[in-house]
Parts: sequence; C-alpha cells; structure tokens
Amino acid sequence: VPERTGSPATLADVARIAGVSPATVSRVLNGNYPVSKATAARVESAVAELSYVVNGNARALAAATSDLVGIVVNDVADPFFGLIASGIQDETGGADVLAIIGNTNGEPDRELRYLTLLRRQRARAVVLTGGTVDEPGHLAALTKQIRALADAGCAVVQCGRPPLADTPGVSTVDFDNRGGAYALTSHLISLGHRKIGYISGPADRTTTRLRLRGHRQAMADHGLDGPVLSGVFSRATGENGAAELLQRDGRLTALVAGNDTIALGACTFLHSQGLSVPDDISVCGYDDLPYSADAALTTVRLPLTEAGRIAGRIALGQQPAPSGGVFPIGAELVIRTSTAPPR
Amino acid sequence: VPERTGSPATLADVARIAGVSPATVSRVLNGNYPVSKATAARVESAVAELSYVVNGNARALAAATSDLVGIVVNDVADPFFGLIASGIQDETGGADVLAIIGNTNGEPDRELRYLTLLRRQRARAVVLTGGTVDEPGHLAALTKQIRALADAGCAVVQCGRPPLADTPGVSTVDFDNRGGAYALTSHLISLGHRKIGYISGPADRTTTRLRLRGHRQAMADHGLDGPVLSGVFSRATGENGAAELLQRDGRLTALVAGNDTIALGACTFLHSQGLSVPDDISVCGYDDLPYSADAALTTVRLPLTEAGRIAGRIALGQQPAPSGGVFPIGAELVIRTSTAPPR
DNA sequence: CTGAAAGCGCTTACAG
DNA sequence: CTGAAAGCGCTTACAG
Repeated sequence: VPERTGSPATLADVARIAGVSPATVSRVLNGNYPVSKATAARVESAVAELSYVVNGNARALAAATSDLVGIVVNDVADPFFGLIASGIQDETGGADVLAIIGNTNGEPDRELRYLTLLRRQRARAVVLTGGTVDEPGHLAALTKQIRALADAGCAVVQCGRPPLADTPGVSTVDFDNRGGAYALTSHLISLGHRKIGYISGPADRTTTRLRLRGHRQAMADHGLDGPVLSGVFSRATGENGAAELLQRDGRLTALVAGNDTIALGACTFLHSQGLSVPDDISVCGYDDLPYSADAALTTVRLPLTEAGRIAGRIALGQQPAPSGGVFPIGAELVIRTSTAPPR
Repeated sequence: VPERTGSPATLADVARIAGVSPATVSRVLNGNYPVSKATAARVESAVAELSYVVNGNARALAAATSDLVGIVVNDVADPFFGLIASGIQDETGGADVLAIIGNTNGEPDRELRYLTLLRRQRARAVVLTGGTVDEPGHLAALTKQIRALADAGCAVVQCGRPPLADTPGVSTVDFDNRGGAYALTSHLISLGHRKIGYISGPADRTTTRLRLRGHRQAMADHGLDGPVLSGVFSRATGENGAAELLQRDGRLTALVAGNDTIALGACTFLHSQGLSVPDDISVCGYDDLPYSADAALTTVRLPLTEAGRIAGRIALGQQPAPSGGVFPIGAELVIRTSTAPPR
C-alpha cells in the first residue's frame, strides 16, 4: 500500500474504505459504544490498511480532554529528578498517556513559562517536582498559574516542595527536608564534631532553605554555630565550597552538603588535597542517589521513585488526594563511612 | 477579574472584549501579519485581562503544525539518557517548544507504541536516543514507524544508535561504541592483562553488541579470548556478574563492563569481598558519567550532552543534516586509577 | 490594515 | 447498532 507523503490518513478516509460513517469509525476506535462485530472488523482492517492513527489534536479539541501529563523538573540530567520522573512515568505511561518533561534549570521564569505551555496544551495533569524559588513575587505568580491550570480542569500535584497557599485542590507530596537535615547534623554532633561547615544549594530554593533550617536547628540545640556557603546543586559547588570553607577555617572537622552531588564534589576536592574522608574530615550529603553508595557517603535517603509514583497516581486520580492535601514522605538517615568521629 | 471555572477563555472572547474580529486577534498573537499599533494594544490588553492562552490543540489542527518534540529514551532515571535529553532540551526548549520524553524501559513494544503516540500528536520532530533492540522483526517495525513519521513531515533523528536502512531523510548522531571498546580493552592488554572478563548489558541491544564487538576484536588481535556475561544496564548486573565471573575463573585480573553503572556495581561486589581495585583486579566501564570520577573509573567518554544538542539542532533544522546522514561522535579513552597492571 | 467564511479532523448529542 | 449534523477553537486564503 503506497502511502501518500505529507498527509496522513484521516478518519474520513477510514470511513470511506470501510463503507461506514465517520461516527462509526470514531466509536470503534474509542470502544465506548456498542458496534456490531462485522462493522468493527471492517473498520479495523481499514485502519490497518491505512496505518491510520487518530489526530490527537483534533480529538483533544473535539472531546475537550487530552492525554498529556506535564512534569516540570529543574534538571533532567540530575538523577534526583530522573528518579522522580521515572516514578511518575511508571504510573502514567501505562495508558495512552504522554509525559511532557520540561526543564526549568531552576529559573523561575522558565517554570512559569512551562506552566503556560502546559495550559496551552490543555494538559490533563501536571506534576511540579523539586524545590522552587521561595520568593513572594514568584510564589504569587506561581499560585496564579496553578490556579489557572486547576480552573481549566487540570490536576496539579506538587512533589518535593512545600504546600502552596491558596491553591485548593492541589495536592502535595512533601519531602521531610528539615527533619532529615536535623537528624544528619545531630548524627555528626553525636560523633563529637563541633566545627561543622555547610555547603548549600541555591540560597533562594525551598529545598535549600528547609535543609538549612534543620541543620541550624540541630546546631543551635547544641549551642553550636558554623559557616554556611551557598551555590548550586553541582559538583563544582562542592569542590569550590569545600576549598573556601577550609581556607576560612582549617579547623573544620566535618562538612555537610545540601545534596549528594555537592558532597561528592567536596570529596573530590578533599582527595585532591591529599585529605582523607573521614579520617581527616567527615562529609555527608542528602538524597541518597544510587551513586552515593560508591563513595560510601553518609546521607539522608528520600524514596524518590516511590514519591514520584505516588504523585503520578494522585495526578491521574488512581489514588485519592491525601487528607489535608499533603502526603508526607519521610527521610531516613543512612550512615556510611564518610563520617566518623573527629580525630 | 473572576475566572470562570472549567472553561478557559477563547480567542473569540478576546475578540469580543477587544472589539475586533477573531482573525485579527489571531494575527496579533502570531505576529505574522501587519496590524495597527492601536489594535494590537487593545488585543493585548484583552489577552491580559482574560489570562488568555491559545488552545494548542486547536492551533495545531488549524495550522497543521505542532510545537511538540518527542524524545524517546530507555530510562529517564539513568544519567546517560538524562544527559542526552538535557542536551536536546537545551536546543529545543528555547522557542515555545515542548519536549515529550517517553520511557521505553528498553522494551521494543513500548518504543513502537511511543512512536505511534508521537505520530498521533503530530510531533514536529522526534529524537530516538540510545540503543535499540537489534532484531530483524523489531527493526522492520521500527523502520515502518519511522517512515510513517517522516512521511507525515516529522523530522526524525537518531542519537546513540546505528543508522537505520531504508529511512531516507533520517539523520543519525552515531556514537563510536566499537572503537571506544577496542581502545579500552587494548589499554588493559597493554597493561599486561590476559585474563579479562566482560559483563555486558542486554544481549540484543545495539549498544551492547557494538561495544562487545570492539572488545572481542581487541582480544582477538592479541590472540586472546575471555568469558562474557550479559544482563541489563544496572548496578545489580555488575554485582552479580562480577560474582559469577570470579567464581567461574578466579584467575581473572580485569573486568570490563558494558557501561559505567555496571562497572560501579562490579566494584561494589569486589569491595564487599575485600578485594581491592585495581590492586587485586582492574575494572573499567563506558560512558564516563559524572559520578564515575568518584570511583576513579577508567572508562570511555562519550560527550552525551553535546551529542544531544547536535541531535536537537538537526531535528529542528537549526543545523544542516550531516552529509551521508550520519554525524559521528568520537569516543575518548579516560584512564583513571581503577585499572593498573596485574600483580 | 481588517473581516467574513471555510476548513482543519475529530466527538457527541440527537434521531432513527 | 448506525448516520447526519453541529461544534470544538483556531488559521488562512479571499475580499475589501
């Protein structure tokens, strides 16, 4: 069967070949209405003959629904988001649903722009993952976008950021960033550390702020204080941050990082200086990415894939929205050998 | 301005408020036609007043074009794909383009199904990343899908898999899997290793086959042969594979893995047995993921993000299709300290 | 520079 | 169980 280049077969073409009306073709395609066996068979063979595929845009327009689910991430190349996204896709990829992943690069404007694009596509659901910029102006704009989405009938779920005010109907899968950070720093203190430096992610991010708050609380509860640096969630921040902290205060015996990637970067710097972890200095991170085990990193485990699955299920209505709108995800301290008592 | 729940404003609403025709609104929105300043201003204020966002489905249907770009990956949670996808998004995310990332989990059926879904959405371009199943039946089905996509005017680009026959107009960004593997194993041999085991990814994948071919060629060129195991591209395969190979032959002095993730898993097993890398046994991988530096892994670097950028640019026509349809990406041997001469 | 009208490819009450 | 017809929300020749 020669295919005509440039113009795919339409439902009308199928109807013509099958000798039925377009309405009937639509019905057998969607299987939502009784159709005689014989008719269905003829339609199906016409579909096969033409390699017909429904025009998703026309369908979405006519039916006023879509099969698109949006996933907004800060960085697809970061396993933290990859793991969450794969969890979401585990739940949404089954049906004829298509996941749209938008990369904001942590920029507030791009986050808002993606939401507009998703609204334009009439996405069925959208999941916002990871931290966002914790600044009144951005939060207000975000709230507005999310409400517009929700008003249009789109299910909005947050995963890995705190609940947002004034967004009724929006569920949040919330990570315990503060509690985990508190436990982590407390562990260091219980090991005997008193001089602890902290290398955080972007200063204005919710994730950064909550983890830092947990850290500071643990320090304060023991009458301690320590230097804090901020950067981005990258290895480079870890390398530079470790260098700068040690230069400022050579007596530091432990370094806490805003996430595992930063921690790994810090280790790279320390090793380059001939320093041993944990003999000379203890290092710990946050997230427990699969790769963190290789560096024997003490960290805080967040069940990222599972959290993504939950968010995906809530978004598609396969799981009821949590009461109070918030589904809490606990953080678990994972002690490995990158931390030890100070010498 | 109270927003009506459930039904977003339409272009007709904007036209009414601005006191112009729908055609005029469309023209100012698309900026592809001269419109008077005054009229444009009135339209823009009506758009703002209603928080109007064009209906992407209606636009795509009427204009017969779309802003969707599909990216097909085997596993979003794997940084190999995350890095390629982020490169593609670097190039496609600028305009009002939306990237759809589909996770095939390496299953041929899901790969085909995603292609159908993308065809249904009338995607403007699609990039197929990573290896595919190298089996005649699947390749034939894949060819058919890709041709159907191309016939419908969709730009199709492959990134990280070999060129496909009978798909005119389809460009391929091709990784040097064979050459890199040859260089890697040759390095081991030049170090003095003679007993070398290999833990590969899925047996039927193009990536696996090409890397294995390079390895075997290097072995054969030196009159050597060695055990080969296959699994999947995971840490577990590395752990189990290393265990099995060493049990089969305790005299092995080096292990080559199908990718870095497998290599890292192998290291985990070796360490658990109290074996030292590279003192007791050398280990190497492939890809040079950022995390591989932490384990000081000798590996082969593939510029994944850059390859993704090139594929993205070709897909959007921002860069001419390579002559011969193939854009070769070289592989670079990266020697670190996970390999050393056998004791 | 602007508008009226047709058409994009579907779905879905409404009839029969 | 099946069809004719209207309508989804846009864009784009065609006129003016």
